[in-house]
This record gives sequence, structure tokens and C-alpha cells, in this order.
Amino acid sequence: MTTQDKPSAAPLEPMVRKLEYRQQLDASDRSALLALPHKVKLLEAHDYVVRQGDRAEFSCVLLSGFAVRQKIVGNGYRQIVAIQMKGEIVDLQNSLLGIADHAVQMLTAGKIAMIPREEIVRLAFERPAVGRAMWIDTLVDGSMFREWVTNIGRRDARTRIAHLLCEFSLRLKLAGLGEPTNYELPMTQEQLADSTGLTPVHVNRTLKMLEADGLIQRTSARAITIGDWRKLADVGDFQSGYLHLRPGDAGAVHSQEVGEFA
Amino acid sequence: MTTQDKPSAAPLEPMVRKLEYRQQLDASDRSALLALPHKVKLLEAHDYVVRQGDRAEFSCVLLSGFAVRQKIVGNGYRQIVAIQMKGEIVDLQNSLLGIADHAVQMLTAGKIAMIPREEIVRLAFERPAVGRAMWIDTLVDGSMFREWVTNIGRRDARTRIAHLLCEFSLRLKLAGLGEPTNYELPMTQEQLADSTGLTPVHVNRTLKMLEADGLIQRTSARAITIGDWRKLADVGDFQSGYLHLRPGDAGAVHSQEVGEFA
DNA sequence: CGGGAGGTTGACAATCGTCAATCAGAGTGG
DNA sequence: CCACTCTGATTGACGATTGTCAACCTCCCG
Repeated sequence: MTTQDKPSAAPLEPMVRKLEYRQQLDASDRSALLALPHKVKLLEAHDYVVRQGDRAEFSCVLLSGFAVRQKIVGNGYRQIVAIQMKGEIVDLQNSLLGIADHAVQMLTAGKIAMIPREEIVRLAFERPAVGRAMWIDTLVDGSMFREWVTNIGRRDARTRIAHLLCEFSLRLKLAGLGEPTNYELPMTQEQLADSTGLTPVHVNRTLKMLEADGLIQRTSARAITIGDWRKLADVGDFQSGYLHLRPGDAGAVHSQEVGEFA
Repeated sequence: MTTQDKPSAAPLEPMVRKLEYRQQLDASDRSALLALPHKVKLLEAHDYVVRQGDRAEFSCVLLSGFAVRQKIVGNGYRQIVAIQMKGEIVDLQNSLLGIADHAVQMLTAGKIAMIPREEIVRLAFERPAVGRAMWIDTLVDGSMFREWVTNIGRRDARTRIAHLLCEFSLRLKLAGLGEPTNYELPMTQEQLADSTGLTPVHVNRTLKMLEADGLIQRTSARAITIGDWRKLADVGDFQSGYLHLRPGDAGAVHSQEVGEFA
């Protein structure tokens, strides 16, 4: 219980924290961001933040809880293309593109802030540092999508899932939401399946195998404990470069977790 | 032979054309873009434009030819995450992110322009329309990655390949590089496999099946003719929304090819 | 004419999906 | 407190899409 939602004096604070992770902001940038007009909304699990095809009037920031971005294909299957956590601007693209090419749905209950799209854009162009921070955010997003394409396209089930567990581990820690070696998965095995291009049954089997191999422990179905982070990262072919973390954070879990580009 | 490379008086012209597709630029924006300092380089097929792990000094624009963005996974397999054509800024992300999280390799011989990264960034922040155009470009990129995640994660081989063929069709046409129903694939079946998360053998079989079903004809191995575009789009579960085309262009191939969001 | 890259094909293997049953845990009403 | 219910997790049997291996073919080019 060390980390709690702030008393909501500054609801948009998680967004500011996220934005200034990679791009320095000065005090006036920060207060301009915090002063953005917005409506806070409480959502339940499964509620939609954005529906595919929506014409966007707002950009939404996730203040607490978890959400996914997803697309539905012709035969009704779903693909989750990203998992969002606290502080992340969940549909920045809508601010400039207009029509949502995918849906955003809550994974758990949570709070979102809805910011009128023109306010976001205005601020981005009035304040170079803010604009730069948002652009960088967009680019890192892109990098993560590329890694997901790769994960799904060229890794087997075991590797895919180990990879996802490692990504979670680092991102949760970064968002201040848990220990990197011991966290609670905010999603069902079906949702894991939709994130990895597998079926729920196969996800189940793969998780059990990872557990049988001693790579993870699960006290409950969702509680993941990583015994040897480095070993899991090896199995998951996980290199954190695509997250574009700051130098210090890449190696925060285990001292060796650093760039390993060829 | 109606469309040829310009006499190189304005080498960056394809980039300008691409950028102003979705965001209006005025004459001064255009000339500022064309005046960007750059070096033009001729590359052969298989040459690398950027290598994974490179610290980027330049952003590269593809002036002619085709290139792919790709990642290599632990067991040596390759995943192609995007295919780039004329006018596209191939590594805009490097301008802001610094370390390349993936490689860019030429598919065919072609010309690239290398622009110092700080010049690109400077212009983006000096000229709102230019900045906006680039940001939109980044966002559309993201949208395409999401579609690829979905394509690879939740569609079968037949659907995946049909989808890719449709994407090609529209994009080639848009870049002024061919008829949408009759074009030359700039890639081998192995490269198609690396783009779709399949094996070359299976790509081959699937192409033959598409041909046997009368959905495509192939006069040579690479020359694709689409008999009924609409039918192929159906098979490929292809809806052009994710490309964020201008209203007119979405339906340019066949009158029905318009938004079909639920 | 020879070499090489890429395309094609068949036989076989295996990862992963489907189907369906059962189990476990949380919440609910009586 | 206890049936009841619902969602999600687990398991087994079986099937199929896709991968692997290896051979051969075809075209292009020096």
C-alpha cells in the first residue's frame, strides 16, 4: 500500500510523469499539462474507452487500472495489439487521425481522463518540449508494435509468453505498480492468448510448462513470481532495447539486462 | 513509363509529396523541406540503410526502390515489420529516439537521401505544418503496425497473404508505382514469408492456392494480377481504414472499397 | 555453358487449435 | 452457512494448419 492514487488534486499527474520520463519538461510545461481541461470518468472492466470507427473528440489518459487496444478480424477473433497502464495516453493517434482504427477497452476497473483533442494538439505545438515528449511517446509506441509483430510472427508459444511476462515485469515496475519479479497479471489467459496470437488452451499449457521448468511460480492463477529474471529473459528472447528505457532502468532488474544488439 | 524519377533538381520531392498527402503544406513549407541538407546515396539490393543498434545521425528518405524494416530474433529468424516505398521517411523514429531498434534493408536497388537528424527535428518544430505532417506520418505508421500484428496474430495463411497483396495494391497505386490490379511484387517468397510470419514453402503453396481459386493470376512469379479486387479484399479481410487514406482514395480501386467499421 | 538464386513439390513431423468435460474460486441470495 | 451460478482455469483426446527436409526445376546472367 505504499503507492496510492494521489488525492486527485492533480489528476493528470500520471500522464506528466510518463511524458517527462524521456523528455525533460520545465515547471511551466508541467503546469500547462496539468491544467489541460478534462473530464475524469470511472470505468468498469470491459467498458469501452474508444470503439473502432469512432470519430474522436477526446484523447484519453489512463489514470488508474489497465486497458487494451484491440482489433477484431472478420471471423470474429480478437487481437490485442497493446496493453496500457497508468499514465499512458491511450489514443493520442486519434487526436490527429480522426477515425479510430482500433478499439480501447478496460481490462480492469479504472479511471480515465478525457481531454479535448484540439487542446492536446494546441499544447503540443505551443510548447516544443511537450510536443517533443508526445512525439517521442508515439515513436516508442511504434517500437513496441514492431516488437509485437516480431514476437507473434517469429517466436514460438513458449518464447512469446516469456517475452510478454518480461515486458510486463519491466513496465509495471516503471509505472510503479509492482515488483518486477513478483506481480499480478491484470489479464485472463484468454486475454493473454489474444495478445500473443495463441488460444487460451495453449496459453494455459505454456504457462504450466514455464512453471514446471521453474522459470515462474504462480501462487494463484494470476500472481507471477519470476525466480531468475535473467533466465526468463533468455527463454523469452527478451531485450529491452525496444522499450527505449533510460540507461539506468534497462538494467534495473538484473545487472546484466542491458543492450545486446549485434 | 509515364512516371519517372525527376531530373533530380529536387531530390526530396517524393518526401514532400508523401507528407502533404494528409496535411496541407504551403509553398514555404515545401521549399523548406526541399532545402533540407542531405546526401543522396545509391544502394544495391540487400544493402543496409540502418543496422539494429546504430546510433542514428541521419534520417533516411527512400527516393526510389523498396526497403524493409526488420528485426532478427534469437534463433536467427527474421521478421519484416514494414515495407517502405518511394517518398517514405524510413527511420523518422531515429531522429528522436537515438538508437535503432530495428534494421532497414534495401529490397531492390534504389536511392536514399540522408538528412541530418537535427535538421529534421528543427524543421518540425519551426514549421507547425511540417511538424504536424511528420507526426501524422508517425501515427499512420503505428496504425499499420497494429494491423500487421493483427494480420499475423489472428488470420490464417491464406487471409494473411491476400491481405498483404491488397495492401500492396493500394500503396503502390498511391505512390504512383503501378496499377492496383496489376503490379510487380518487389519481393521474393522468402521475404513475403518473413512479412507474414510464415515459411517460404507455405507462402508458395498459399499463392498457388490463391491462383487456383482465381483470385490472382501470376504471369511470372512476381507479377500479380488481381481479377476481382473486391473478392480478394474479402478473402484477405482487408479494410483500408488502417491506412488512413483520404476519402477519395479508399474507394479508388473499386467503388465499394470504403469504410466498413461496425 | 555453368552457376546461383529463387520457385515448386512431395513426404512427413509437430506445434498449435478445437472440442468438450471438469475443476476451482468469487460473488449472491436465501 | 450453504446451495447456486458464473467466469476463468485446467486437462485430455484428437485434428489440422503450418513447418521441416530435401529434391528438383527454371530462369537469369556472366
